[in-house]
Amino acid sequence: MRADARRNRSAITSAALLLARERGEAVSMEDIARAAGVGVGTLYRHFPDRRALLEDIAVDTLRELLDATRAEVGRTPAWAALLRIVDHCVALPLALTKSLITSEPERPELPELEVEINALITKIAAKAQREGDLRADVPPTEVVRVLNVAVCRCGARADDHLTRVVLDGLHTPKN
Amino acid sequence: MRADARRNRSAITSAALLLARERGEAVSMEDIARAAGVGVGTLYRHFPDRRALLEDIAVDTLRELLDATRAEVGRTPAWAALLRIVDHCVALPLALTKSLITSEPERPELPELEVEINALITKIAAKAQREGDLRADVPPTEVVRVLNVAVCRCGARADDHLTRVVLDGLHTPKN
Amino acid sequence: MRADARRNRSAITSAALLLARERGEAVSMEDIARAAGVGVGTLYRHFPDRRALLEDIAVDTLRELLDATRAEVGRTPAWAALLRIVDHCVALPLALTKSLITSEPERPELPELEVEINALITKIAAKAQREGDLRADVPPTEVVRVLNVAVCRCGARADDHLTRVVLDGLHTPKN
Amino acid sequence: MRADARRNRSAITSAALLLARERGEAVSMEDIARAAGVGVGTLYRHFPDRRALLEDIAVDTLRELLDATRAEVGRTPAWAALLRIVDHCVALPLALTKSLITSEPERPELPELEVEINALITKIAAKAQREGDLRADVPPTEVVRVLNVAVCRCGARADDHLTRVVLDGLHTPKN
DNA sequence: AATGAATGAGCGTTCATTCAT
DNA sequence: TATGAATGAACGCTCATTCAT
Repeated sequence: MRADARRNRSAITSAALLLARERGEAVSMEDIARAAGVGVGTLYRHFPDRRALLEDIAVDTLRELLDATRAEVGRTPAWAALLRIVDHCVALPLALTKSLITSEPERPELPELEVEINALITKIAAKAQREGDLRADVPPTEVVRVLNVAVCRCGARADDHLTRVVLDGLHTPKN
Repeated sequence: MRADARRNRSAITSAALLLARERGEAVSMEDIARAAGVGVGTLYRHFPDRRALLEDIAVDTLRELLDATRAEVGRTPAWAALLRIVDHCVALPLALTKSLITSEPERPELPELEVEINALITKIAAKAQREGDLRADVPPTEVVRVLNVAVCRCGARADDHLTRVVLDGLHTPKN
Repeated sequence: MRADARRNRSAITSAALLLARERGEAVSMEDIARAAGVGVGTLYRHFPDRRALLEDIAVDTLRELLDATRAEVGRTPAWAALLRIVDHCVALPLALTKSLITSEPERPELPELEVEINALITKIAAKAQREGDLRADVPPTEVVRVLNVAVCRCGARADDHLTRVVLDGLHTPKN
Repeated sequence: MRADARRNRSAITSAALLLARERGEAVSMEDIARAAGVGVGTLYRHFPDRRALLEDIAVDTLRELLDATRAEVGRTPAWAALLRIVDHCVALPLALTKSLITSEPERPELPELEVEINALITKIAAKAQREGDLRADVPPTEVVRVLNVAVCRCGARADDHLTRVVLDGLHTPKN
């Protein structure tokens, strides 16, 4: 792939990611192209269609989240690791990602990545339980779903009030 | 209003409510008409435009929720009242409602109803705090926001595991 | 025909005539019905379709103009008769009438009435020429066309400035 | 602008001009597109909406008429200049132009051009009066209105019989 | 006979996608 | 290869016409 082609591809991806976060799934191809500083034709050279472009963003998103999550596996305390993961999610268009996964995506990586990420988080959650920071009555697999709820509304941060309250439902306060 | 017109109007409202719950705000008038078993013209006889139809559904939704909420004011224990309200929300397209309120609706009832409902819930939450069932460190006004998070993903029920866990973040266990 | 049916029919015709004069050919059936104080169904009981209603108005209009024109035949001076006919036209939706005649009307009376009216006016014009009030170099058949031009813009009156100027092209001033 | 785009734009304008002359303001975008041999989308690439397209035609029309009128200012005899201007109007969709100007157009050029053209014609008319070819009892500003009447019915030509008769109302025959 | 609710073809417009330049 | 002009299916909406009440 030529240097300019690579530059274009990444300009498109960045623009789409930005706009998807701002305006949700309703972004138009024309707008993405303009924001990326290229013509629409260039979008279609890099991605066969709209869905492919969005799914590509979602894959990138999840890959990055997978990396961030992997980096937290094994760290102590595990509870702090979970909070850092939540913080990491803030910048990601996870609502778009969710919606794509739900509607039978073309790319198999999407559900696969989700599964992998969830498995890691489950593992970290189990560790947090062993360390006494996570309520023992919550199955670790359930923690993932709660995090989803906490994170998928826009702008969740582990240290804002709302998210704190939601997460505290999971937390075992050290007495 | 004629009998058939009333039948059609309710068919339209039901169909729109169903589709709005399934596909979000992206429902087309054509699809609603087909699902209701009427022509598009009939939609426009009953509602001046698309937005009016959706806002009407939202108003109905919130009025029903207001009634349900009013019925719970003063009941004891207040915590149980909150759980019943959440259960009531399951069948309602609150995501649509939220999205309409955010985007400067024509109908002033929409924000008004939201405010009124939130005030009542805040009141019930304060009572739950006095009764020792709700964590004292959460401002009652904040409870509303947590319930929104718990409820606006599809299919929240007070007795499913996820919602339970989220709500338990707010609950003061009787020791 | 029952008395109320006759009343309705004339209410419809009057309303349509009024609206056609105000808003041109773009009147909607709904608006005519509302202005006549009846339901649309009643329009369609009396007239098979929109075109039929408009053509009916046009026929009435031309019949009335024919009567008015007949009343002027033989009066002296013929030039004054022509001016009275022009004045009479002011209240008539002749632009609508013209446009219907042009576009292959269903009702044969329309072109027939036009021909008949034109013949009478031609006759009166010839008389005005013999009386020395109408320029001798204008074929009497041409006078009709000039009157059309003078009359078909809205609000022509024989005594307004513009029409005067136009008509004076036909007039032989008595020296 | 690309060669094909320029070709298309002019095809659209021509087609619209033709159809507007035939069917008046009631032309549909679909029909214009078909007559121009392009898709509807192409119309909307060149003009933001229907009104913009029609007003654009009207502006072009009036600009051309302004040029033609300017070319006649100062020519002698002024009466012949007026006749040439009328002849020029034949090919223009002035009825459409009139109707757009009446209904609060977006483009300010429309009323401006009309005013400018009328001023020039008034000037030429005054000259024709000084030269003794135009009746002295008609205010020059009125001449414009008579020309409008003469010209706005389709196919006015200074040398057809009808227009001749109408204009002769303004003419002072050299004895 | 009268009503007005229902119908659906058609219009103006948008936007994902294709293709000439 | 990149561009953006062209395409046309689909949407929101209107209105002449039909039909249940």
